[in-house]
Amino acid sequence: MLKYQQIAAELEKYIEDNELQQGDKLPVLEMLMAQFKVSKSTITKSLELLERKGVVYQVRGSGIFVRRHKRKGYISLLSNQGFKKDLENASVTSKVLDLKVTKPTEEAAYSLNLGADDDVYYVKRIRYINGHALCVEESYFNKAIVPYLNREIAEVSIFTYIKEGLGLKIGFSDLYLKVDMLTEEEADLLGLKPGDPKLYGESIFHLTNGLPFDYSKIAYNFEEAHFFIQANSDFS
Amino acid sequence: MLKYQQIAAELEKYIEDNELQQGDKLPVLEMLMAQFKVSKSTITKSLELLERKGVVYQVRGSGIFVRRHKRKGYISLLSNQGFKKDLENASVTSKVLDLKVTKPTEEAAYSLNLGADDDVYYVKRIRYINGHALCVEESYFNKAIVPYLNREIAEVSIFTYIKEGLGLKIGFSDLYLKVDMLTEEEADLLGLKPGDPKLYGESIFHLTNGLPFDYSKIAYNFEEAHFFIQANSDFS
DNA sequence: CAGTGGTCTAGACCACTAT
DNA sequence: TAGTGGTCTAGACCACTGG
Repeated sequence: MLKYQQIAAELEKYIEDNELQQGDKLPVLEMLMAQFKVSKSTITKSLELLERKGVVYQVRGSGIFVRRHKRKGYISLLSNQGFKKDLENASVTSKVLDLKVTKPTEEAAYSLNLGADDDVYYVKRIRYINGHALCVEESYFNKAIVPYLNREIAEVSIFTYIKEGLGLKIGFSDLYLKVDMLTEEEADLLGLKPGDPKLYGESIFHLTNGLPFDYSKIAYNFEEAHFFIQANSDFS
Repeated sequence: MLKYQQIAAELEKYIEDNELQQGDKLPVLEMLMAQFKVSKSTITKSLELLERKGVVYQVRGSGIFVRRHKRKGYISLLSNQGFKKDLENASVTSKVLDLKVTKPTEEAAYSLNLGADDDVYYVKRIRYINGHALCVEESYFNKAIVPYLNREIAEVSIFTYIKEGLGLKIGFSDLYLKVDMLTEEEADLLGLKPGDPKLYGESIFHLTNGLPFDYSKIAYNFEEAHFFIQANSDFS
């Protein structure tokens, strides 16, 4: 693990363990440099990471402060690795409805830069959070990148398998969101009524080298799906 | 303007002007250093900015590549400054339904760290995009920070006024999202039916010094509200 | 193994905040 | 005006990609 990641992790743990609140001040840069025995740039880089993560904010001439949002139980739309991490005390489970090797739909081929004859893994799941149906998800994985999948993996975490089992590195994702009404099938699977509202998302995940490997369509249960985003304005 | 921001802006413009596509390669770091006559760290910082913005991705050992998402007309949930910037060819207008100085509601006071007796500006608007009703927005501004507002400002852009008129610096925001059904009043204002789906968001905007100054509740027209998020996994 | 991006350092200087 | 974070440099060294 890199120094700046290590330091960021330790600072985050320190904030967590001491239950620091919004606006609480952290030690000044010089102190942190001395404490961790690294140069200023390294500390700066750690703090940038924490800033982007929404953990701290820095005020020039004043100090480094803890940032805390005020609500619990919301799923972060930025974490990019499924939503397991955000809901510490929540158990996420999955029921696999379908899993097969097939040819991509037109939209899947387009999103994954594939031809109509390339193979993909198609996975359809219901995902539960603390026993409540959270969403219905249909995923297409480029088989050239993800050569093997099974129900056991899909029941736990496909992304963990991709990272740890296959040793692939996930780089970035595009997520498209809109609101719509549940189809009959989705309503049935989620235990809701057709015509009820849903959050509908399509996402494309890429490896660090830019190759898209996963195209997914997700319909969220409107009663369970609460999201949050922490944004910074340094590039707006 | 800082060097690294300037360089980032120029690179982005270059990509735009030359209509570079997903995966197109940019000059290597050494070239960029020479071209802009700055040190490696400065170029690196520019590219980090563009990476977070979703404009490029960098692959160690390989190069710097253009990142392009595949859909147009989606509103970025990260831009943090209203949605004007994302929709280049779209005109955003507002109809002010109410604007007054008043006392905060309980939730507004909580979100803005105010007491029940502090003054806030309350603004209620319908926002249109190319003539279509996009959302109904209710905002509360801490009057101690935003001492003056009028209908003329609210019809154009409150955020532009806050930044340019008042010289305040917007730092970061928390955005909470869920899906729900339109109330009768909202449906009426948006030209939809009660019970139709809506994306419902609450946001809290902070200055760079951490003070919250705006708490807003927004109900989006489900037919018009299409969003996207570009995420990176360097902190997941 | 050559090419390319990433990390880290040490230090100069700048810009903002608070008193 | 002292304290604090931000920018920028020059350069050493590391880690990954791809022929």
